[in-house]
Amino acid sequence: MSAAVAARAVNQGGERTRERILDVAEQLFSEHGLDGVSMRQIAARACAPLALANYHFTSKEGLYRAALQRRIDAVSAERRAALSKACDARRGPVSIEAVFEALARPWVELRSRPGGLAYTRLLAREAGDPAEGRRGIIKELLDPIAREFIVAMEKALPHAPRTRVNWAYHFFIGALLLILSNPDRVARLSAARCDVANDRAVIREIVAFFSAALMPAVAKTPSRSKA
Amino acid sequence: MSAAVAARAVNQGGERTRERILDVAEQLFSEHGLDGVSMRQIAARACAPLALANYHFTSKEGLYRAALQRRIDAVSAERRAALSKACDARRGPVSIEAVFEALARPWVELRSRPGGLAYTRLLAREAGDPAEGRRGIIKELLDPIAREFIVAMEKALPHAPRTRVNWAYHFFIGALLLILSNPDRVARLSAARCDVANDRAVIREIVAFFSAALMPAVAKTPSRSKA
DNA sequence: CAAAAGTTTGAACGAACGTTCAAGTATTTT
DNA sequence: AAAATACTTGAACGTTCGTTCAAACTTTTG
Repeated sequence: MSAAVAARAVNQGGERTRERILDVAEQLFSEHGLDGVSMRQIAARACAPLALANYHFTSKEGLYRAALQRRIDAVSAERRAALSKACDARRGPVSIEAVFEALARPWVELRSRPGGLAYTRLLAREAGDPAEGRRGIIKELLDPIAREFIVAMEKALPHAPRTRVNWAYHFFIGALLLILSNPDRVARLSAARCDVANDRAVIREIVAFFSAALMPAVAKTPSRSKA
Repeated sequence: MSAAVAARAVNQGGERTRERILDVAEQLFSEHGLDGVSMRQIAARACAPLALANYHFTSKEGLYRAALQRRIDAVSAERRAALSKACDARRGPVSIEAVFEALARPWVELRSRPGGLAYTRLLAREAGDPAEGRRGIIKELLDPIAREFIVAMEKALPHAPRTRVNWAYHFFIGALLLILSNPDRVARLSAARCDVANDRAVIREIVAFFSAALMPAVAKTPSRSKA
């Protein structure tokens, strides 16, 4: 009884418990996936009755979607801001490093914000799921901004073959997803050589690596026929 | 009854049904993950009684492990053969392209072999799962050969920083995993520009891309002192 | 041919699943 | 203050889950 009163006192309007359920869902879904967690586990960990989760989110998949949607706008806005800054014409030609950094930094740095690590893994898991298309969440939340980045990459590398730029985008996302979703294996295999937990190191390495892969493509391939 | 007799006639010794269960498990686990499929679904699709799956594989996780282990030796042997061929001293210095190709080709080409697509996705899913370490399957099946590849990469790029080579390995695996496990999104975003279903195209692009990223590191640092 | 070992089967176990409902308490609106 | 809305709760719904068991059948072994 006293515990219930105490929990109530923390609440204001009931928005608090809703957020608490989302926090727990984010955490557990990110660790075990949609099918690896039960509504009861989430409710129990959030110290909320089971029925409340269904009241707020209608269904289990509704809760899953809500967890994915909660932080997406903030991150996407950050990425868009970084991207448009990178594409700012007054700064001269678009640099591929800046585009890659705009692509990676918001995700990587999100890890060290409260709850951000779980969210990052949650979205990385969903993006890599073969069944992702059936739910359509990624298509809805991430595909639009993904296209913007591909366009920016093409702008930064006007003479590189479009196909190669497209491949590069997917390679980059794949590399990023693996590091974000399963950093344990990276650490395991490289025995502390790769500091996957270090935001700045991760960003520096991945941006430098993928930029280096695309830079020579401009020099090497004589892309212009008139030359 | 006649259906049961017909099914029985196909069997010889009972090894057939065991393989059939594995086939279905491989397929369904690859699509929906360990927790997304029930033993009943697998048994039903394999036209086998539920209890038989537990008889052969003890538990659900036992079946999952068995599905992962079934083809791993063949693929690993193929990769080792390609790797040792790439490292053959008589062919001159180890080429990074050959190492990357040895890393990618067996996996990519496995897709077009019967049941290979499902197996490829199954293992890609497991390797990218944050809970992978808890089961230890990847650590047992893939980590040893992964280390061999990292060593080979260091041999091919003797003057590149070790850290960068390590990162490159993980970037490569991440890119490969994404393409293998969720090719739908790649196709969706690049609108037929990237032919993810084409084995040769995938291998060519990924090998060229990642080699290009590492080459300038060699070129920049004066590698050949005798030339 | 008998005994043993290996395989197949249907039925059942208890536990956990997602969801729903009616009754309750706060909060907000009129 | 009364009515309406929003939130919270415990209990229960029917279903499905992974696993187990005893009894049948098939194959291998002695």
